[in-house]
Amino acid sequence: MAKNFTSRKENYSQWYNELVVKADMAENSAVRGCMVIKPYGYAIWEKMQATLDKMFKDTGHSNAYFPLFIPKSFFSREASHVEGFAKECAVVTHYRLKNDPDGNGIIVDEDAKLEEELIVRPTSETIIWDTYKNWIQSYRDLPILVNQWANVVRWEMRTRIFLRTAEFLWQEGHTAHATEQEAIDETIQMMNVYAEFAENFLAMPVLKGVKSPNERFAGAIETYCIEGLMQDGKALQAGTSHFLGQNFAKAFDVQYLNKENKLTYVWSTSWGVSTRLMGALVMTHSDDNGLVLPPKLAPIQVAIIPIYKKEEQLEAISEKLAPVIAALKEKGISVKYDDRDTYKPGWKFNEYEFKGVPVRLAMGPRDMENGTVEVARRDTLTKEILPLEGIIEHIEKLLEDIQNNLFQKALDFRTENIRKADSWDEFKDILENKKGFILAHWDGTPETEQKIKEESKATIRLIPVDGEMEEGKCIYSGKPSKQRVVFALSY
RNA sequence: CGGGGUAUAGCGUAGUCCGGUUAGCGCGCCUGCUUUGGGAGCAGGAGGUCGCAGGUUCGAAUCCUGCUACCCCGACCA
Repeated sequence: MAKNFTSRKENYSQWYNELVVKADMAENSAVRGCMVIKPYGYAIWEKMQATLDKMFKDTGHSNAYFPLFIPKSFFSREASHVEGFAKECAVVTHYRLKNDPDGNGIIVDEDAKLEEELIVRPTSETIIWDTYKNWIQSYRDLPILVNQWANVVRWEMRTRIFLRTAEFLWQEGHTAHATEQEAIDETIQMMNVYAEFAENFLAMPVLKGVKSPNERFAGAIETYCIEGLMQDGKALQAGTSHFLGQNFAKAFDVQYLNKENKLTYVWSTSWGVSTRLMGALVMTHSDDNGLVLPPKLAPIQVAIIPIYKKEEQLEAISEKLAPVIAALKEKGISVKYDDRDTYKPGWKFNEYEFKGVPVRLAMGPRDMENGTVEVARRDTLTKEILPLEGIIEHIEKLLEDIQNNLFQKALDFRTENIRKADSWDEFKDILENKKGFILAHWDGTPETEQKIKEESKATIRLIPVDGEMEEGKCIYSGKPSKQRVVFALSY
């Protein structure tokens, strides 16, 4: 059991905050609302990036980079877009500092006021569409399938490390298409890419669907999303993919000549996931002993700890393990052989356990005598002594098992926490006592959605896309409804 | 932006009400010896402009005034 570590039951959000810091993933910085992602946490993010990047490339996308700064005037071009982001924009107004003539250190030079103020990007649609305008003249220029890895800034009132920070890292895909259907297909394809990534790599089961108008991205016609369920029963939006229609094409006058020589507005999409996925990862699998990482995203998949008293013993163990380490690396498994003599074995056990390393091997004098090794798995916290012979195959299989087990556990948890509610009382009772996802009928109006949010704090997380149709009555207004939607308390 | 709170060593804190030795303790850090199969033990040691700026006083971490930063609760949000 970890020392000085809050349990989930005691205080879930404190557990989360402590875990992120103590597992060496990230910490709060000197800048309000901004985090420092530490090497261990960043290594996890790099694995996510590498995997997603490959998935994007495999679906025909290329990376590019657009400016951090966006001229203020660009923002006002798309009305609902500016409305959605205006309240949380950082603005650059000056470009020079000077020494204070009164000797109070350095101050902003008022003479260096920018002609036009610059917005630090909260998202890049506007600068990108202003640029695409010059790239697109003919149907031969389409589609444009571009992604960028970048940082963005949203000046949030209240921040939480990884889940909501003033600055965060993400990728944003921005595509342009000749036809509406092609853009819709792209939007859905990317939602599916995100879902596949979430389930196969994060080992986090997700629901897929579309957002209600209230929750839709500012400037989108339709927002598709994936939603995960955290261990405290709250939902987390883990990725969004937007069908933007011709909104930005019209706002930035992006037209192309089609085969019939007619000027036509292009159709567009945008889609993104962020460092918020790091928070999703923590809250899906981790336990009261610390972080639990799915093998596919673990920077260290196998930690190996020698147990010895004398230098000769260490040498003998190292020699015995050298071929094992080489063979594991040969298989593409990331291994850390921790032969530091500045920490004791017990300390190392706790260290790797807290940092979520999926598999731990230990070899000491007894194993040397018996030709065995101790194998411990993080997900179940179980240990077994196994013969060294055949250990590579065993570990390979074990990593797969752990990956699958984590997904299955998370899936079982979610299955247990999806409930139907057929009345307002039942709905409120579930929210108060159990939380989780609630399937309920809704009359389809923003007014009702707003009322439900005000009275219960729950929001519509998504409207299932291929969900079964079922006639029913809205739990709040009693008006007719054709389909259940998914409600939850959310991050 | 409203309401509440906090600021003392890298981290966590005692002391503040009621001013008075060298600001104490735990973790961590450094040195040495003994240890090493689940966060070792003992001994010694380093580390503080008590958030900042004024004021009261013989004397301020402690009292007064102003400022700043951060945390929690709300409204806003990936």
